[in-house]
Amino acid sequence: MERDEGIVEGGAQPATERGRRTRRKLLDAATIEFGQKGFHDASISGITRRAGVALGSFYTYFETKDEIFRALVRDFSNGVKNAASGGVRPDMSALDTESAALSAFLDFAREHKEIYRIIDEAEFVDPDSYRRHYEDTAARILARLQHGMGKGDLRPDLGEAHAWAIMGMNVFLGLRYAVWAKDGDEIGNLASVARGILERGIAASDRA
Amino acid sequence: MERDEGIVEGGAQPATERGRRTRRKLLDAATIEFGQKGFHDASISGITRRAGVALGSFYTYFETKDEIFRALVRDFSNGVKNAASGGVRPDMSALDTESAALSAFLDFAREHKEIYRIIDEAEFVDPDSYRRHYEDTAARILARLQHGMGKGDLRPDLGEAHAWAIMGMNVFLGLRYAVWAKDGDEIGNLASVARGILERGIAASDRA
DNA sequence: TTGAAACCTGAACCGGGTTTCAAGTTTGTT
DNA sequence: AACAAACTTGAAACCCGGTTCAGGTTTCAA
Repeated sequence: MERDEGIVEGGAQPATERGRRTRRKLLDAATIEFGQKGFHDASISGITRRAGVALGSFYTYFETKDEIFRALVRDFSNGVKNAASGGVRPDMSALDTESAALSAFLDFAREHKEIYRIIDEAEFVDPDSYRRHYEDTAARILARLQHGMGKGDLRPDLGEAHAWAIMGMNVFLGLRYAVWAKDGDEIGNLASVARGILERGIAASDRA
Repeated sequence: MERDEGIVEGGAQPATERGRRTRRKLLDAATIEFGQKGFHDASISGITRRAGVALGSFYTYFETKDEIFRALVRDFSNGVKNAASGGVRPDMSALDTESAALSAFLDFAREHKEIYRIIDEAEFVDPDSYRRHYEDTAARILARLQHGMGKGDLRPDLGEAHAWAIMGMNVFLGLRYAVWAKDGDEIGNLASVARGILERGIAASDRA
């Protein structure tokens, strides 16, 4: 994912190369452990076992179980942001932009199926991050919509609620078709499904 | 909410009136306790304290902490279903139906802000129910869409993905405007926002 | 009225996981 | 080479809440 190390980590940062490696091993192991078992069934000893380090070493890098979890939430929240923005080009039409953002997000979710469990569990373990994650995401979508309105691509009356609606659409499509993907699923047309809704809605075109 | 007592409860049902009252008190207390603290920070003693009964009485009605939680999830999942279907009339147009379902759901969420935390936490405590909740909800939406297509109200090419997209929209609008409602929020036009998206999308109408 | 079933009570048991800590090892600098 | 700081180790202290249980009380049908 190329998660950038937190700019403002709570605890002390490792001073040596060995330390950085160990910290990273713990973070990667925690991603798997939390993603697989959820926060409470995950155990520190499970994390250290996966990482191949002693139990006590954990506390060199993180003060508590909560802290490493929060670090992961920030990490992934950033990952989502970067993924979505990575897909869009400034010269695209507004509709193309939304399609591209969704596609990039779906790719990201397919690569990192743990996001949902980690972000979702943040609702309980780190409520502030949870809320901020969605508020920030909605704000970015709204900004895109405003840009599109400015260009005349979009109806001029779009607002925050539209951004939340689009976010919800994207999140649930990701849940169903990236994380819970089934064998027979048609994934290719997903982007066009979403695009169709945004472009013309779901009503019949030949209405009386 | 008028939650109907689970048809097929795991443990024994109370035999006396007093028993039914106590069971209900526990369920109500658990709703608050779980909604406020989340599954793991909630404690049985917290539940019994709120309910005003002794710790041991809990185990007359529920075998484990998990079991009462599962009972609540089923309860609320049912509540959502009933709320949404309660708002719709069979003779409405497809678009009116979706609007009505959303409005009813929003009302329900406003009355029971705990739903989100309880359903969301089911992802970890009772994954099967969590998944079934969303799959069933999506299936009901899809059924409505098919009905609407049959009547010619809707585009004939809608499928499962459209149902998930609509569900996501509804869920996130509920999160933002029912559960996280802020003071200045305009709630009145929410239904028309959603309706606008479904009716004509978000694109500008005067496109070249 | 009376006995059995249902229900209530809360102290104590118990297991499991987080966190601490004192002693040892590695790294990197002078 | 030599020392301090960084890092590692895993046993054990500690904590906490779920669950049990034996002894009482209430309900209700006969």
